[in-house]
Amino acid sequence: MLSVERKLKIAEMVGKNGGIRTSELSDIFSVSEMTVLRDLATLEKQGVLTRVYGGAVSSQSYSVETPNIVREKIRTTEKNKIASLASKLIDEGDNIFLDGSTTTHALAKRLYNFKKIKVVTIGLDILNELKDIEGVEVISPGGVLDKVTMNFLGRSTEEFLENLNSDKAFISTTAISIKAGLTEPNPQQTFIKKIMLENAQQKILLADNSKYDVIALNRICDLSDLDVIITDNKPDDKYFHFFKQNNIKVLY
Amino acid sequence: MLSVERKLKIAEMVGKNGGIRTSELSDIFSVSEMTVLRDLATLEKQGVLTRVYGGAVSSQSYSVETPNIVREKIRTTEKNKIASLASKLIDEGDNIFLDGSTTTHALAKRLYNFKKIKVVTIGLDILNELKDIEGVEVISPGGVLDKVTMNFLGRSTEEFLENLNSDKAFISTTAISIKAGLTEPNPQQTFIKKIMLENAQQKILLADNSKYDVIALNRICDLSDLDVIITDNKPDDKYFHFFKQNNIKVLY
DNA sequence: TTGACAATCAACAAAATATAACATAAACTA
DNA sequence: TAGTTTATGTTATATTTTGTTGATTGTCAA
Repeated sequence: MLSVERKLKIAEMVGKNGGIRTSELSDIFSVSEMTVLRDLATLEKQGVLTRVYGGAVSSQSYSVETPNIVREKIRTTEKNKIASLASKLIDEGDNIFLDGSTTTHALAKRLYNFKKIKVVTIGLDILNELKDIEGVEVISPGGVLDKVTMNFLGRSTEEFLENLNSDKAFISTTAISIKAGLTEPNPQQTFIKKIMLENAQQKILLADNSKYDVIALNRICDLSDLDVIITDNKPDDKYFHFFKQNNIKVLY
Repeated sequence: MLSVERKLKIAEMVGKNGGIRTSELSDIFSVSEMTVLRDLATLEKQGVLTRVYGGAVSSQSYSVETPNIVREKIRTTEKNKIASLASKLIDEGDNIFLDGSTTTHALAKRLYNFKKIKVVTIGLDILNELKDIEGVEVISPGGVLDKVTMNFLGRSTEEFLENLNSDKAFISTTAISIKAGLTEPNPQQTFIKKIMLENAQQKILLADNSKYDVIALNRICDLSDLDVIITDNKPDDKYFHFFKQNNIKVLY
């Protein structure tokens, strides 16, 4: 990627998210932090953004809020770590499924450096994240908007997805258990995740450690059906061994 | 390959990609980097692209044009007047179609006082407008997001709409003429509007006075197919009489 | 307030890219 | 055919960008 392109994208990201960490940018664009710092300095001189300790915020939001609150905003979370690892699995030219969750939303934020990928997602927030990213073709299955999760759900959503195939499906879940597999409280969400997984070459689960040893009502699939699991920390031994046995790649 | 041919292709690639590296071009065309640099210098002189360290970017991507945001800001008073009139046609319990335009967006902003209506729309901006309105059930046909208009378009969008019926369709257009009827420059938009009109009990056109006596390539329908036309001012006599004759209600 | 930690900065080194000057080869012209 | 033009490649040098290191500074929690 050209350095001007990178700067442009940084400016876009800051404008959209309000603020971002230096470390995150370094990770997303695979350049050293020093380079990011230099980029930010240039952009600040141009008045595009305001630098703060740890990263940068958009010039507008800074004038209203105190620096402390802003810092809070840009703090990295487990989700960002998972999103970072997940983004490294995506190749140029890929066709990917994203279900609608805060974790996949974090992943969507890391798609700025791609030139040509297709993303199919049921999350309205994710659609909004992707709508201005040039290199991403955005496809929505549509459906009825669930105002609680801001996901499109329903029979027509499922039908749409049944007719699509993708290289990779990035799915999150609320409950993981060796016995019960992946489970979900909401049946409609379950259907969607199920279809996405079935129609993807590579089935990738995004789940932080709070999800282990929990069981919900509706079954999505067995753990052994997955190809990759991305977590924030090394999972419990029993899970780790199970994953190894079933030839599931674990990233953390 | 001829050198002019190569330059043409480089210009194309830059326009399509937004930007490209010198090294990449050298690789693609199997010429030395020096030759690429000379090509880029020529193309820059012609104003086709802008050279940057490491390659070149399209001259356009450097300019800060955002068509949708600009369009949003012109003729706002007319649009608001039309939206206000249109909102009075909606009844509690209705099921309505909204196409994706700045005028229908203005209408969407006026749906806060409804308790129970269903809205089907292809406009992402409209979806965002409606997502927090409690009394509105939001349905999206989905499809491929057109980043210029921020509308969902494509075959699947059409199929979705073909299977739906609504009480009222609110459609805008770029061109109105007695002879040519409603016309549109974009064929995909045309299909969508056509289907929305066909599947609605009441066909309502939203169009400010700038649209009259204009003809575009793709025909949506005849003027006589419409039930209601909402404008910002009383239309020209010839239109006014035509509407009366064809029993079309005119609001302004 | 201070110590621990992370982020920044400054200075330098390394890598990538651009430029200029010259050499070569092909295409064109008289 | 010889001479001229044009496009391209090569090399050496200059410039820009990026990475690395260690010193410095900012932040937070004890």
